[in-house]
Amino acid sequence: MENTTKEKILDAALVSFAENGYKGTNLRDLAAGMGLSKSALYKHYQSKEDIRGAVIDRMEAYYAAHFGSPENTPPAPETCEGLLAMTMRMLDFTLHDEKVILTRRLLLTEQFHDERTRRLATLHFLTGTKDIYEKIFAEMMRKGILKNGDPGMLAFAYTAPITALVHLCDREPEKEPEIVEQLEAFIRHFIGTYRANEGSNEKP
Amino acid sequence: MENTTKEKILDAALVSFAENGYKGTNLRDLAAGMGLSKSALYKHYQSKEDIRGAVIDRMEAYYAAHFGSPENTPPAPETCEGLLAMTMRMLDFTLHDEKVILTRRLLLTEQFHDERTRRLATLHFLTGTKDIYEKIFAEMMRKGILKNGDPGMLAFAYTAPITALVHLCDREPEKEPEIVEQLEAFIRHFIGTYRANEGSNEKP
DNA sequence: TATTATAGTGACCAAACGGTCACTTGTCAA
DNA sequence: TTGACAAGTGACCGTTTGGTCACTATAATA
Repeated sequence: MENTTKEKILDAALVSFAENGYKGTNLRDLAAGMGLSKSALYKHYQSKEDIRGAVIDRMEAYYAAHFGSPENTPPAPETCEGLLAMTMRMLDFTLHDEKVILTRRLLLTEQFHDERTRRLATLHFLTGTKDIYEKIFAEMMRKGILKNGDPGMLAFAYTAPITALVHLCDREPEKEPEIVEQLEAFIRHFIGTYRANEGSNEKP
Repeated sequence: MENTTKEKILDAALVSFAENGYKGTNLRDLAAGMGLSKSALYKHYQSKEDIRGAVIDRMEAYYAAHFGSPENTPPAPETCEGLLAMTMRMLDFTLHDEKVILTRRLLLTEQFHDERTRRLATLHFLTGTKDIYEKIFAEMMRKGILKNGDPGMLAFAYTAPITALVHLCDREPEKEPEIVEQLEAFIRHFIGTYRANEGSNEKP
């Protein structure tokens, strides 16, 4: 995107809202942190609430652009090992991209403040990820890679523990190495449980 | 516990911290809400920070008393249907006890503020529940009710999705009926996946 | 009864905060 | 050159906030 002052303010606001909370964010420090005076903020936004709204707008737009549309669903892996690799690749991004980390933190800590944040939190932490893997699992079942079953239930059973460990990593980043091991162990366990039997490669 | 003023202050503080956040909590309103003046608070606690500390103290003590000790682990059910019943009973409490709900909310929204809250959050949302079910599952495996396997991994795969739905219920309480259905459906799916085969009732 | 400790009050303080406003600077078009 | 406009500044304002203090009331103790 453009690197306008208006956009830079949102960047700084995301950081501050995530780290200090909305109430704990001080407009003077926020502006000073980017070499501006507090009054300058009011040339671009009408109020502190207005800034919060714009931050949420951008989060919504970002999510819609990257995960919201069906064509953004990654192609289903051809093997269970491919599923492991793909998930670990997505996790590597999710666990280290600063903007994504801050977004999660903001959604977690401010989810009870307004309706839009609440909805976004559910999307990020539950339904969004689940829907993506539901499509993938449905495809993998069709291809005979996974046992047949309810792909939605499977996706939920897969993504919820992963999301829990992502949250743990946000909370205790110093334990990342062990957590990543746990993530991989869980995925292997999952694959071991739901992988299709070798003898049933026929398709109807 | 005793119903002293000192204790009542903690009750009110838990509510306010959970609903408005620590920063968003106003000592005047907090005191007025219980028919006191703000100065009275300072007869019992030295500062706002001190009140937060006492609230966390009490949460730690409560958790330790109710879930922390091994003898508090509920007895392992004799059947898979018993597991479902037991879990739904615990969930019924967890989803409706006001103090527990507020505690979760406080831990969620304030988990990045201090180390103790962080640790308590991990305990509440991840390791604590997992450890309880790990023991239960180990026992159920020994009794031949569940397939043999890693009880820790199983407990994680069981509790993480349940916790995710509990969080969803906190966030969107109006959807409780559907969420409880989802909870039950997940548990049934879990049982269907890990229940021991009928033919292998022998014990070593 | 006199004393002392505890719980509570209301006025007060200094700091911090969101927000406003008159003013300056720089840029581009007429 | 001038005029208009957008971007930015610093002083200022009213309000809110955590915290303090002198004072009162009550009840138990000596």
